[in-house]
Amino acid sequence: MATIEDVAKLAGLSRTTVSRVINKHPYVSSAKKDLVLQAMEELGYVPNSSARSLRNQKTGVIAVFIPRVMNPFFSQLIETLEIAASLSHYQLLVCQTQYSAEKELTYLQLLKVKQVDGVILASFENEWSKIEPFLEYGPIVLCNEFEKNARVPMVLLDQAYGGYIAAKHLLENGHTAIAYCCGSYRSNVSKAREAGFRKALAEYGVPFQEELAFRNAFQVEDGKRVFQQLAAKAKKPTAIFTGSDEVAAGLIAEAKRNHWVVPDDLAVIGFDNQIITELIEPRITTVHQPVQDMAKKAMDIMVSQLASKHSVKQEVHKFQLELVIRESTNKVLVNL
Amino acid sequence: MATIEDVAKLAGLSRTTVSRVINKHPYVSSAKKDLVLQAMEELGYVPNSSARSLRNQKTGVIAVFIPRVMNPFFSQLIETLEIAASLSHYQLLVCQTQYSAEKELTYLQLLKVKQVDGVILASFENEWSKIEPFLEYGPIVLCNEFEKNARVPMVLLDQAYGGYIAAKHLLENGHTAIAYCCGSYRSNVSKAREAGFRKALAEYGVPFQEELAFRNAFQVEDGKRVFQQLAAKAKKPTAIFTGSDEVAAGLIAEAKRNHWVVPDDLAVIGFDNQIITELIEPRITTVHQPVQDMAKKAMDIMVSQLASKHSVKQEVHKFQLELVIRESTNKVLVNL
DNA sequence: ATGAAAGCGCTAACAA
DNA sequence: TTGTTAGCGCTTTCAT
Repeated sequence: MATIEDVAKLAGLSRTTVSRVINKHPYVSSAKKDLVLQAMEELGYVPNSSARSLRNQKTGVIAVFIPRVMNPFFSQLIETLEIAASLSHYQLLVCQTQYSAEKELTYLQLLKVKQVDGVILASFENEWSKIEPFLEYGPIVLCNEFEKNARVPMVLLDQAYGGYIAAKHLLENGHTAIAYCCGSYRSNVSKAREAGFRKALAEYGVPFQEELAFRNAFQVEDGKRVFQQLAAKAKKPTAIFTGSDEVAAGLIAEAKRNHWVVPDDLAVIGFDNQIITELIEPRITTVHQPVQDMAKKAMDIMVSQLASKHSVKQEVHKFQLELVIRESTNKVLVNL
Repeated sequence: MATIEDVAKLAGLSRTTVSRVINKHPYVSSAKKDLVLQAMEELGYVPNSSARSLRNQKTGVIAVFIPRVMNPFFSQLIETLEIAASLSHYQLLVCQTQYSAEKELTYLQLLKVKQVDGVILASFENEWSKIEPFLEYGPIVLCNEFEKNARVPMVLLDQAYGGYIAAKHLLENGHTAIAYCCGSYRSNVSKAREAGFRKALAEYGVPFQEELAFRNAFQVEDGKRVFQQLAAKAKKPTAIFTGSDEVAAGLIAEAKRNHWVVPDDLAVIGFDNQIITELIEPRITTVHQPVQDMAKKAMDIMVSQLASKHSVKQEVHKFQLELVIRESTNKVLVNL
């Protein structure tokens, strides 16, 4: 593998000049520049990445933490983040924490050992106080997460509003026995969403029924499980708010298998407006999240933090959600 | 940020000794070792990743090339690869080529500049002759791809068999006008699958009808489009083989919107046994692919190539596919 | 406009 | 068992 030294020799110039050409510095006569370019070409030279990283104290790599890739919400996030990173000439390192606080801490070492320049946290399991110290080693941006105490930029979706409009929609349709279902128990995303949900209920004088609350539902399978639990209740709800389209889809599938009619026997509302909401029957009412906008913004912020070593401060960017009404909550058939 | 030098000073020892402790070399008295450990602890020292990479000529990072993350097949691949990489203490860099040969070549530079130790190609767009030269810079493993001329390990699914059993299933159900639908036109995956498909047809004396062949169908939207094209034909098929569950799902959705009954008016078979196949109605007959096994094997091979600088040679690992029969091809209702 | 030389942080050959 | 020292390949002062 050719080094900068080899190029310099071949061109009959110094390493410095070659380096100047590589980095497009001024003050290189075009004659010498051509000489260098030619030598580089001839040797098939490319600058060694580790050497540059060591010298420049930066790697050009950004890590993103997610629980797992196989969750349409996070896949979409990753996809958009990778494209955005690439446009700014960064590489994206994907770290799956698998909802494990320990794994998260291990991955955070990447920042400390300077294997990555910054970290985008699209979920976190540890107390913020455990994460905070890593800020010393590089920027951290929260994406789809909120933490009151964190003096870092955070981009997020207005989950409280999402919970609110979803609940309100069910309430407007006359439901008073509404089940609630969410994913990660103690994430701030869940908490905000639940707060919005409760707020709408309160406005309609409908109580939140803890016995109709299901936690830790993430996937299709969980949706099926939730249906079984719900069907076993003495006092059954007439509607259910789920925190995810996958859960809603699983729930509806199971409901149909048990000869329940959605939405007549049970109205179901999802979250995230994934493609699946338009494929199953009835199509799922859901809340659209501008995931791509959020991802782009997060990468934007990360890249500019990396460019200008500005002071770290709290900074909140909120994106708005939108209700998408379909047949899983609506008896009127909109089909075709 | 503390360096090895700082640790050495604090411990009153040499950098070498500290390095030995870091790398768990023998010949360090436990007294000195404790001294070093204590100094490291006190300074919160961690070895700098770029420096090690430069010195050791390896980064601990493996790149994986896929067209895009938001495709359940590739999400699953990425998820499994990342877990496997992590277990072997490697990081995974995700590169989305977006079906662009040019992007692919750009990303391949990662190997040349030594930003990654190896590349797992889970799809490729360029002629192999364009990729081959990069082998000089690090190992390449094909995953879910086949290339006759490539002197590299490849792990793959028996696509020919997959096409064969799918077609055979339709033929056994009495279909003779069978449409064919695939994704990437010229990938070897597609070619093998089509070959298997054609073989089954030939065995039943049924001709392959080029006017019922649809290429470049990847997503739900494409499935919808294919339905429209198909419905416009004068001679309509009674069954269709699609190269993906998403396409099948889109096709079925569109068929239903147009009041076609699946499978009576049109039998549909998917590919990959994604979760969606069990959620829509009718549930989709499909071909199960052991993606996780394949991904693990690919990472296994990559890691061992990286460990032992063995000679690069061709090496094929094939995984078997399996037909999963559901209602989209079968009039008998298996439901419940 | 160009070059000499120091040094980013680490490891390993060699010496002791 | 421990230390000295020479780089890994690059960028950047500082001189010229």
